[in-house]
Amino acid sequence: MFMLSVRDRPTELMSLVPATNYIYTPLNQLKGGTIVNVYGIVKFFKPPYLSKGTDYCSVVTIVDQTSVKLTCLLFSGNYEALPIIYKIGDIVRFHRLKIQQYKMEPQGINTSGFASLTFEGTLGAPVTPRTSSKCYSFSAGDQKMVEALRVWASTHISPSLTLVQLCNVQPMQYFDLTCQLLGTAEVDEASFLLKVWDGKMPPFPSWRVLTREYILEGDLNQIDRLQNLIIDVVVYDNHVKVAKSLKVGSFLRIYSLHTKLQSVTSEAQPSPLRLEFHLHGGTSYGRGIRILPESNSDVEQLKKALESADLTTCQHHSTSPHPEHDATLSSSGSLSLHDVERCQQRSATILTDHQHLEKTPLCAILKQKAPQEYRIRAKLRSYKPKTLSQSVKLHCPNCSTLQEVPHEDNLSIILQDASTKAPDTKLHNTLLYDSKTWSTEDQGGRKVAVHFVKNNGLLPLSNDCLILVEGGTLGEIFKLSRKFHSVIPVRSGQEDLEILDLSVPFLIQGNVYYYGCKNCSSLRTIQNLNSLANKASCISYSVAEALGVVPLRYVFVMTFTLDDGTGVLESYLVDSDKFFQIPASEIINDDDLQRSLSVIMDRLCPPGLKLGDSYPWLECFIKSYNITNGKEQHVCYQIFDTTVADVD
DNA sequence: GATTAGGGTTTG
Repeated sequence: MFMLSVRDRPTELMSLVPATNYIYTPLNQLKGGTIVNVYGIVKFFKPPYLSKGTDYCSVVTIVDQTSVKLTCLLFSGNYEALPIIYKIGDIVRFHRLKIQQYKMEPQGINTSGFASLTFEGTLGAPVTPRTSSKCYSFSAGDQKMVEALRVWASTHISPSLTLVQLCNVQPMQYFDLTCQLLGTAEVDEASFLLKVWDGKMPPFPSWRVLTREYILEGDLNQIDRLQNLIIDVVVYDNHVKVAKSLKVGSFLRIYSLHTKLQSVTSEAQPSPLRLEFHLHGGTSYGRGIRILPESNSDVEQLKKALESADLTTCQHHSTSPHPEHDATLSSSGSLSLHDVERCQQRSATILTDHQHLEKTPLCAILKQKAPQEYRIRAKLRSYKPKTLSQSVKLHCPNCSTLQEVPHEDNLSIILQDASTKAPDTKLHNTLLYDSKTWSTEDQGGRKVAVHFVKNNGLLPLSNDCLILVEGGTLGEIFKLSRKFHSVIPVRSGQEDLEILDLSVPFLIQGNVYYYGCKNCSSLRTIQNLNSLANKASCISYSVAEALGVVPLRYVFVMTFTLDDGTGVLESYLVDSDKFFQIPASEIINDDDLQRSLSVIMDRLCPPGLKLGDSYPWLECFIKSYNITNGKEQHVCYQIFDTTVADVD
């Protein structure tokens, strides 16, 4: 008996293979000591690398519809014989995989006769196997298996966030980069330089790596012409050997590439800040490099991006958009004089994007119409408000209103009012929660009910548990919030428990009191928490969503008076956590964070000094916008994509 | 024929 006819198979690559009825074992039914065939979605993988033994090694973790994971160790003296996995989400078929026990868990390892097929995991993509096997079976059943796994993955596995294009990279990030190799150079024994691009302009110019003898392999004219689009990646240790073997022009995926802002070694700092790209030694988190074939769908996309970027660069080459970055490829390998001259007093804030944008003097900004975006460099002459309690507000992302954070005294009063009505016992002990009631002795028999929300029918441990509190005072709720993961103040309604007036928090987690917008929320009762996937360790916005609450965001709202010597401009700062790197939601109840903020503000705007040299420069990104007040229109400014710099 | 690695970021 033979397989389906050639006409029925997805590619002409198939050879005729005697049909074997392969049985695939679901991952929840694996037993140690057996040899099985399995299908699975790749959840994690290390691209093949040379082990310390004699073979290449690839570690692959898969999952199937049973939600059970299996980590497989695959060895081969032949690189090509290992599964050709390009990204998380790919689907693999393993034949003759041995299951053994390791640390009390099943583990897969290849045995003689092991063979693998790999498929794209994207719904609707052609079901074309990747394999180095000369002949292999592929039936209609396999087609169905792959399609079923794709459907399941689309609703059960969140898409991988590791594939990032250079226009979206941020400092301090690990990501997978799909790129073309344009140049290589030896740095030293333990490190090697790869010059790569993906056609997108990074938000920060790349660092330029100095090599001992600057012998660059590659097309120097092309590298010079595309320099603003090219990044320098340094690979270390075990990756050096692989990197040396790469051919300029090839398409690569570099896994778990690490970015960090260029370290500052002296007081003086060249401007602008540059981004470093490191592929550290080792294989943790799948660090490695894999060559992608031209046929790969991601490479096809990459090529389009490269072509259009190259075309644009050719057209604009005579007027380079970033003249200040141009001198860094000097043959001496040192920073250009131009850069050295631009060494400036260290900025107290830095941009988190738009590093390529030219700076604009404030006097020019003040003359221009809104809306526009600018990069500026100025000193902070003054700011308001001066007290913290005045600078933290609640902002509705839906209707954009700003409101004050309610005062504790007001919360106490509302909670006290709510506690006058006794908990309704007919609402106690449901499928969602177990209830317990306490009576106070000396407070007129006030009753407090606590409803412990179950997760999958079970009560979580207290530090993971969500509780509903009825009739409690602010003090009691505060105490409970120390012990339990989350607290929702409730009262008894007609048919179900309800959350209180939105003047009180709808959720308390540790230090943070979450409020909802009165304008935008349309409240639902407590049984709607049943829709929460994980009722233990729940997150604020999923609770908000289940209860029909539009959550308010804690923001710092401040006005900065900025001065760069050419003009003075008032700019708002509306920021939840990015600017100060302090969450506005937590600072109100945290003395340490409050002290940190004072330190930062004293650094940005030293008290008791006249505006002069001792004030630090602030690099900021600001945008202008129009505000209409009756018939009057005026321009406002707001700070964006800016953060306080680390102090060394 | 056994070994390799056994996922969970370098510190350049």
